[in-house]
Amino acid sequence: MSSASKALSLLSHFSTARPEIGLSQLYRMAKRDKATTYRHLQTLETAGFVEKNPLTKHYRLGPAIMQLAQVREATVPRKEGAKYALEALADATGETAHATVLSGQTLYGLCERESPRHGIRAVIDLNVFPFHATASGLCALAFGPDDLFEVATQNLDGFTAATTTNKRDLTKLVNLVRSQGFGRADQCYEDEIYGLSAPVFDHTRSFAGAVAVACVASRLTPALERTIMSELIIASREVTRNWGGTVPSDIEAKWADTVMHSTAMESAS
Amino acid sequence: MSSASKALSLLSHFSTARPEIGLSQLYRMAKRDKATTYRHLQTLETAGFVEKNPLTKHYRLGPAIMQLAQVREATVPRKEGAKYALEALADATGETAHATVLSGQTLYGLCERESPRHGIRAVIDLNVFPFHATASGLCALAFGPDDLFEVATQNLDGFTAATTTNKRDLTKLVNLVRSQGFGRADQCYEDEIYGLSAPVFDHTRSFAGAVAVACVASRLTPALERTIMSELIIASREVTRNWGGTVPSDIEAKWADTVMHSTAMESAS
DNA sequence: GGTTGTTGGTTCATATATTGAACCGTAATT
DNA sequence: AATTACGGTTCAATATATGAACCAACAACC
Repeated sequence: MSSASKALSLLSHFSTARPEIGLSQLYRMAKRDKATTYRHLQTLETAGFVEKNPLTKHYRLGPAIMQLAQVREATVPRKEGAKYALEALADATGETAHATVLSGQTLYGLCERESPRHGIRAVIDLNVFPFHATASGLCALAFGPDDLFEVATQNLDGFTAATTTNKRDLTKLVNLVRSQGFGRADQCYEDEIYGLSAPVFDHTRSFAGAVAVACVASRLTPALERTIMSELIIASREVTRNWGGTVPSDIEAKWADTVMHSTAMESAS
Repeated sequence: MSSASKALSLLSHFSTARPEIGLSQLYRMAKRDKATTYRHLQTLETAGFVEKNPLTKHYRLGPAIMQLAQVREATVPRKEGAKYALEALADATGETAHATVLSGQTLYGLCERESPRHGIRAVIDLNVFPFHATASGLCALAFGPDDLFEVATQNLDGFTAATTTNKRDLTKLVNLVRSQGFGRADQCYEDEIYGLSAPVFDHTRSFAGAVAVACVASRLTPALERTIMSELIIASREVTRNWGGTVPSDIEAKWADTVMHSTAMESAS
């Protein structure tokens, strides 16, 4: 591991839940030497990636990130392209909607939107989405590059009782996702959270990320699930279009199949 | 220079004007070895700070920046706190308004707002503001920590014929800014651009950045200058308040003085 | 169709920059 | 007054970064 990547990885310990971190807390969190951590923080500070709260001497993310974000957003306006679709998705389903982007072999959270309908909501506090335990991650495995499966199996952490932690079951699950066109994670990452996702494609015609709805499991009804699926289709189409891609026709076909099937089940019951 | 900072500094070569850069172009721009640059890019890529355009194999800023920006914005919502004030400033003056933030010993551009009133406008395409040649920079020297003056004199580049390039003149200029409460840069950084700025303070009661108006020099009249100054006062008060600070009373006094003086001059003429 | 000049990417011996245990001074807690 | 935690510093040991030279692939050109 290069020293640069060690320094950079320090940044990932900051979150909205933990916006300011002291030197000692950070080197323990990062499981690294204190002196090294200190030097890395200094490097990051001179580069403007972190700054020190002059009162507490704790560190927080710095302003250089904001400029880079401006440039990134101007270059690849993915966030902008997902924003409105997510709003519509959250409003229509009454649950929390979010989008993820695949870069290299990592699936990142891009943005989220909570629905104001219910007092109890799912809150997405994830930077990197595990492939095997989230709806979006399963979408990536199903529709993204093949080498992701290997990456995913490197680290099959069991987050809840329902998490798939062996290769064989994961293969089955991915195949199911592939056949349905939707990723599904029933309390696999967090108890009480049921995730449903659809893939998003970019201008290279390949998998670029996912849109997803994380709903409170106890609130899920077959009717809500149908609503979520059809809204996910709409959202995926829109975001895909905004990212310069088109939804492959085989995916569209699978969606149609899955939704029709689910509707038939419902009316039969 | 640490290897981490070398890697990070690669990021600063990306801009809205140059959003995608190939390996060879980049190592030449950064004046570094090709192999080193390549490895740094790989490091940045695995960290999600850059990504490769799969078509051109050129690099562009990556999605990790967007998440960090989200966290930063949630932590220190300076951009949000400046946004509306800048809009008002641009609308009231009919010129381009922008805000800068000081972090460590560097003055960064935070955001800008162009006024739609005129076809010809000043465009701020700066990431880092030189202290000696911009209105915001002079504000930082005048009201920020004393050690900035030393940093500023390390690099007294002459951008235009009017740029102050020696210590003695810069001292005089800074003193003038200090006595007036406004930074002023008459075509010091770019020809035809006249900058006027006011300091902004944060919760530690110290200088945190500046709000500024960059106007087309040929359009400047004494009346417009008066308008800009009084609008800058309003903007500085609002942004300072949003950043958790209060404008020191001595600055307020200087502003009152300067504006009154300028009004007297005008009515006398 | 071969020559030339790009490009992105790779190699390996060299040497330089990174590392971490132990250290210090300060400021709260007990 | 002793203890514990904090941010920050030191220096010998060594792991890590470096860059000249090298590919293969592509494009322009005569």
